Amino acid sequence: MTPVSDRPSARRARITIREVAREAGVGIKTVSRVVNGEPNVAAATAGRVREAIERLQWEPDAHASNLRRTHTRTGTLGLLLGSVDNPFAATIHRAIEDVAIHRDVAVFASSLDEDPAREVAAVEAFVRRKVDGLILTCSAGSQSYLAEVVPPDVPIVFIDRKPSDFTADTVRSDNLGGSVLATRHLLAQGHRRIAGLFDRAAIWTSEQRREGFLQALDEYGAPADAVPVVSDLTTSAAAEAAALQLLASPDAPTAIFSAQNLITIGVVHALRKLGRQHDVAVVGFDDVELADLIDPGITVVAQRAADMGRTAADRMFERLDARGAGADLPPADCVLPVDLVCRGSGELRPAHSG
Amino acid sequence: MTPVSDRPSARRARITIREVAREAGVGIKTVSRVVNGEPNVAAATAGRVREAIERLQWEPDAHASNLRRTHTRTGTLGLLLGSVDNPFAATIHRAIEDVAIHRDVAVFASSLDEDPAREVAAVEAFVRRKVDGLILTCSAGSQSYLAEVVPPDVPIVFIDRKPSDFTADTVRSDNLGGSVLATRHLLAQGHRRIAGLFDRAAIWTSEQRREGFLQALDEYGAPADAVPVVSDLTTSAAAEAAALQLLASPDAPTAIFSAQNLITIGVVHALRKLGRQHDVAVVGFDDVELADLIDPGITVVAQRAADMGRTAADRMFERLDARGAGADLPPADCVLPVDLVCRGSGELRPAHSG
DNA sequence: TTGAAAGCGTTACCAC
DNA sequence: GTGGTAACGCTTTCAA
Repeated sequence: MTPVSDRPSARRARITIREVAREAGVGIKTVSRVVNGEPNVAAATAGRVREAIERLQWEPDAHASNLRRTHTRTGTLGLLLGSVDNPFAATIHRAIEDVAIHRDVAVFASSLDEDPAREVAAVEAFVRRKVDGLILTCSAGSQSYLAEVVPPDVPIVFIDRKPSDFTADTVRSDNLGGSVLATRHLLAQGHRRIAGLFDRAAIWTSEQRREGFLQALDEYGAPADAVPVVSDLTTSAAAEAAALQLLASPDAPTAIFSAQNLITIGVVHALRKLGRQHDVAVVGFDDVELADLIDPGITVVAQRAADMGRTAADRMFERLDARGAGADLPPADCVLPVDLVCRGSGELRPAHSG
Repeated sequence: MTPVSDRPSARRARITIREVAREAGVGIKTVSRVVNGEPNVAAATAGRVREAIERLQWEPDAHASNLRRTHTRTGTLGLLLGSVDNPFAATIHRAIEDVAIHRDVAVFASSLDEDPAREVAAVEAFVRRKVDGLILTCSAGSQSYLAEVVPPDVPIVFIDRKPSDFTADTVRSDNLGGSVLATRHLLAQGHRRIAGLFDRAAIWTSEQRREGFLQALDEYGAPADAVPVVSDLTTSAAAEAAALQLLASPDAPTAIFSAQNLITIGVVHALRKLGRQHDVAVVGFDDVELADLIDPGITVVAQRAADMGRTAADRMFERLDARGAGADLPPADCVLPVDLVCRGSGELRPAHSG
């Protein structure tokens, strides 16, 4: 780092409600009444207080307020995601932020990298910071720890994945239905030897997608031994290697269902390396950036990520509002539809069909 | 939302230091000493206190602690970005989080959408929440407001863009040099009619890139009227339209320098629509997802986004640590190199070179 | 080595 | 209408 010059003009120092009260010539409580919009303050008095506040550039200390106040919130939400730099998660993040900002609520975000230990640590860190609520994409493993770590008045909304050993609001895509859709689409093109590439089996969505895949194949009575299934593909490099191996075998698949973002990218890389991208059909789960610029375009089952974020945030505030009114809502399970987006790769027919 | 079942087992209620003290049979202050690792506590006493804490599952209230403590931090950072779902910003976000987590610091993130009013509002919201520091990608407009809005003891580190009317640490890419590099690369392929497509001129990086572009052209003595420059392209759709128009003109450019992510995507769409992607060279600023899977691969000047985030976070903590030690660092300007990544589109030669 | 009391900046309660 | 005074959960000061 290269030094450049001196610090800018000095910035504002700290100032309390007491000084504002003195400046306005009123009691401390009257200032409090004015800033909180409480009744029983003469208009003239309120005016003087507001002037004093303006003059002194005072802003109430939220932390001190919340100390005494019980039913007041900190105006913060904790968001736990696979990783903030995953495009799917980032879209969810943005949608949640857009809902939260209308409520003057700030959002903490934390990346979990599918690590259960990190999940617990992140939840604890947010609870320590007194977030009003938690929205979380849980990693593999049990969520039973939440019962002892999260105070009963802090709502939890799960997003993208259903929790284990814990019941709460959940907002997620129709992973099973989407996978059935994708697989049927390949079957409808005449494919029978379809390979399925999946993420870690312990991840809820991964399991759902695998189930949908097998279910659709079963519908068509596709022979089970003609259906290579590879699981635990956690990187696009691993997916690429798996695809290369599958395609090198004597009874190579004529189509591939890649059940996740990174896996799809690995598969496309593999096909390209072999020059077979116009030869082997691909349908991916999760949309892929610039999928329409690739040749052939990649056919995917796209999730409504922004909808998911918005819905989860709405639900969070609904619940928070309900509690404010003394009510309590029953946990809900919201399943969002997915969309089959045909771009070419999924419409390729088997080379030697018959 | 569909109701599913009852609430999970009741979660932990609130518990204070006083109850821990009673449980351990010690004074309140002794508990405080133990949790803060202060000296002068008998090992046996400390043991009993720790047991009581464990038994009661007590966690100190950070907000209450910080009320009395003056030099202690809240353990939070405010991060202001163009948008959390922009891949470049998301990479920065993740890198910052990775540094912060080692310090037990949580990160608030906020999207600005290039809106100066939103920038001010977001900074104020974070200051109100008593963040320890602010890392920000400023939008167009002046940053002079920071002097009156941010307390003098809250460090500010600018990332990606240099601020206006304000001096503080800055971490950014060599936008000018990178643009010179990109443009020279096109010139070296024999191109002379090179179009430059840019974002809003008021954005610092955009201006820098434009300057680099023109500077490189000037070096080669390229005729100024042969250099169409389009600015204020804020969406990929706008960039696509601009490219289509340029390419339809009688003296269409043989190469395009697209000075930003979304602009590059728009340009590639336009070329594809015209079927001229193997005909017109393109070099983009900012890397593009899957740029290697497109045909031809997109040549770009890539920024080291993760490095930027890490460097900014490191600098923030350096400054925070220095202040803790009573020292003060001079503001620094850190410029990170960029990398020309050749993938094909930038190596195309002009169709009728002469 | 320990703890009682004062204080941090605000809101709640209750008298004026 | 208004303003003391206690209280929030913790740290700091200081006396024991």
